[in-house]
Amino acid sequence: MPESVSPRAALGPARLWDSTVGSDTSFLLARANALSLLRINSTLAPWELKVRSYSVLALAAADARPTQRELSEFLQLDPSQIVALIDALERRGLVAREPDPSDRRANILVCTDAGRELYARAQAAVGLAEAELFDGIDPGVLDAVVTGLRHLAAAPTRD
Amino acid sequence: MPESVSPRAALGPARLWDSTVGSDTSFLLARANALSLLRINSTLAPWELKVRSYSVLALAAADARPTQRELSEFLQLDPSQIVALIDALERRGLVAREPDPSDRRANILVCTDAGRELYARAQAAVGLAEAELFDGIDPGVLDAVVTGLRHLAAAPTRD
DNA sequence: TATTGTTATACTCTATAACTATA
DNA sequence: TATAGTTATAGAGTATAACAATA
Repeated sequence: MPESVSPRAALGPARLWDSTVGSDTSFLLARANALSLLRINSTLAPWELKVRSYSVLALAAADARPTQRELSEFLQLDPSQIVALIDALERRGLVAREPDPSDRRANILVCTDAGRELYARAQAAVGLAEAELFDGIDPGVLDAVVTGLRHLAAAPTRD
Repeated sequence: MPESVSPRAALGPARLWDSTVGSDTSFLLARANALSLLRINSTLAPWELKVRSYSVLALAAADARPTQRELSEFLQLDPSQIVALIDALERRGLVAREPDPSDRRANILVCTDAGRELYARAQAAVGLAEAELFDGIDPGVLDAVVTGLRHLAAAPTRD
């Protein structure tokens, strides 16, 4: 985020929170996500990862063996963006493309040992950062947040 | 979103949801936000608004009388982006800059009658879209989601 | 000296279309 | 004829620094 926005004042005046926008779920979702993204991206910086590349690496490390098309659908990213993400990770020797035996057009994303090692360390840091992020939220509430978000996140996109 | 991603398949294979990423709160937050953003932006399209400009208009219409600096902090956007957002709304006669009597450097954002009218119609549509978006979520869970998001959204950014 | 709004610019992200090789 | 991956490119969004007016 911009350095011109001072950390202390980042909340903005209470007057604005009292407005309609302050209780709008979409707005809260956007703001919560922006803050979480900021935090997690800065947590991942030492490993030269961002949330996007971290997610791809995580799916590779979990041996989910996704094709690029599946990654595109799951991460809600254009296939061409997946290409760029994998290219960068592959250049660093963290993941590899494996030909799909059942469809010679498709590539399956797999993880290298180096990728697993780096992921393990990054994941630990992300876990800590998330715990900090969610610190102070009642466990029951947090549980409901996850349930609700999962419902939202899993909703079919009907354009 | 890319048209190449078919609506039906947008969930991706269940196998991927079972991975670590699928239960990661930050990931769920990002995905839920992406889907909500898509939906609300397409809802706002008839009024030539996006979530960003809609939020600015909403704060103006609520007579929150924010300065541009306050908007920047509240919306987590760079001051220069606020300039562009207000410029566009002002050109359409929906908002206006009013000099702050107590600080001649600052501008206060106010709403025109046309702005209020357009906002009222847009807000109704957004309300419907959100209701659809959150349809099927247990009211108690939704309540907790709002509480949790508000906590996250209001967290001070400590870089 | 510091802050508000502004401009300019570079950079990243996202969207789109076209192409190839397979199906 | 449709799909998986790739490439190229244009547009939107974002970050950064510098500036004039004011505090």
